[in-house]
Amino acid sequence: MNGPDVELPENVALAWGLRDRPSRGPKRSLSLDQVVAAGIQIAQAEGLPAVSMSRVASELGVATMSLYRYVPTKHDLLDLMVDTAFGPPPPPRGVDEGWRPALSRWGEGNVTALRRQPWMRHVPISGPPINPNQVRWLEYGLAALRGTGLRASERIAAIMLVSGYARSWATLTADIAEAAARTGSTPEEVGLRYWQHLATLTAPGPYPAIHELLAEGEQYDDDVDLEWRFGLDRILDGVAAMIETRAAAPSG
Amino acid sequence: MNGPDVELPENVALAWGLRDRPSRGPKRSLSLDQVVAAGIQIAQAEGLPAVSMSRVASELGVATMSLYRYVPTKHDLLDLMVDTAFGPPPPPRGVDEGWRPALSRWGEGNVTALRRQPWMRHVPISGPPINPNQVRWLEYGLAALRGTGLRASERIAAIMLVSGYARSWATLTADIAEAAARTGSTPEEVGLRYWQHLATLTAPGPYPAIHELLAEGEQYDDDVDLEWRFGLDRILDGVAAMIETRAAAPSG
DNA sequence: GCAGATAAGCGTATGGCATACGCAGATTTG
DNA sequence: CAAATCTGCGTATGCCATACGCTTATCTGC
Repeated sequence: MNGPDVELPENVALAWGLRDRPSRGPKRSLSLDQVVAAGIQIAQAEGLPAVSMSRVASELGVATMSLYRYVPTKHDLLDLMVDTAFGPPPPPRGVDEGWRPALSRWGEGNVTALRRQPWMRHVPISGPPINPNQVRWLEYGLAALRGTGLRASERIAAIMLVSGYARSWATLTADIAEAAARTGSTPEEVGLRYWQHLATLTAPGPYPAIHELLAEGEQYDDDVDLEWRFGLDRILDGVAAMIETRAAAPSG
Repeated sequence: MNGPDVELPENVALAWGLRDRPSRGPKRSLSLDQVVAAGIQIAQAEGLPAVSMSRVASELGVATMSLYRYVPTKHDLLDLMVDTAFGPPPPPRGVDEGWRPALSRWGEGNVTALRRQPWMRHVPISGPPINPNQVRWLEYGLAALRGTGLRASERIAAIMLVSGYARSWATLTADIAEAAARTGSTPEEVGLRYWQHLATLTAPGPYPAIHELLAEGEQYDDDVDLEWRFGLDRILDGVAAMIETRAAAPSG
């Protein structure tokens, strides 16, 4: 059930279920999964700020300090929540599938996950992927790029590109959606108001590129998913160009 | 000195200096800029968590609650800090300069700014760019793409692509640098340790793409700036391809 | 030059928060 | 059955943002 006791950081071992249940002492009344699930449920229902240790504890019917028998710090709990809520990645590259649809699906999966659980965007990234689902996502992302001739660091940079863009995009749209919900209006109205504010503020100054943008006015009724696809396709185009270069002159 | 009283949100008007100094009442003993500067100084010296209202106040020799005469909430202060600390964008596209070097410089500017003030990455993004320097950055980013044939939403998506990637990258490298500083080791050692942990954790499971990556082993002594450039060049390649498409078949 | 209006600084208080510490009781091992 | 060990958790500490209202300084209109 669990691997050898490696010199892993406590929180990582915890996330991977590598901490042996002690034999002495009373049985635990909860499991780590329950704690994490309670945290996720609160975050999803009431937003990340509602997730306090005492709130999670009361949700589970235990005292606040009991949680610290399961989790070293609150931040570790948040990391676990994100890892669990992200869930498993979308299906990996099929045997006869090209790298591009696979990486595209991977990117879409990123936004989908972030959109489904928008509170996740407020949990600060704590470092490179190390928790179980994060590593699974990493695996599938890299798998999409196997055999493309890209070097190791290039494959990593490529998936960072996609996931970073997905995160930016999901964050922006979620911020707008929340602003809309808060003011009882629609995302379109929030977007419109933003452009109006921008117009007002830049009117007296030298902002030719912004004014040109506003003059086109086409962005008011844009399909946001189209805009996201545009950026994703540009990334994939760039990666494709690199792969072709590598194919033409393979690195030794 | 200030424009007409538009129906702007309080914090935006504040950031743009559009709040008329009241004529009645005692003179203020501070300026908003001083408050923001004090916040930045603390964040830079001791990290973002050290920035509390009372800490900023004591730095300025005033009482905590005095700050609220200058700033509606702490979050508004953080936004102002970020806008100020980002500073002005790098030089805009020159008259005879192509879009690509200009956008490249703009992207580099993003990472440079974030690297110079690493605490900024921990301030949650509160929405689309609306504060003065943010808007200036927006202007220069868009200016780099003027006359390329890209549509308004495409120009926006392109600069989101670059800035999002810059932020991801700066965040990752800063996280690693801070972990190194905390443990008294070098970023290279932190990176190595990460790969070792990943190897340990994925050893028992089916992670072929990760194992392949680890087998190449080339990432241990990589120049991180090269990796950043790789991703940026891929984005620019993708944008270039799009621009060529548009040039071949102009949109009506 | 004075009265009323207004704003500044800020003392105090409220209600939150993460978490350190140690104890009482449960459970298991020898 | 005794020693060891772990659980749940009560209590306490020291933070935090910020609401409220008072005092005092300053300006405007008369």
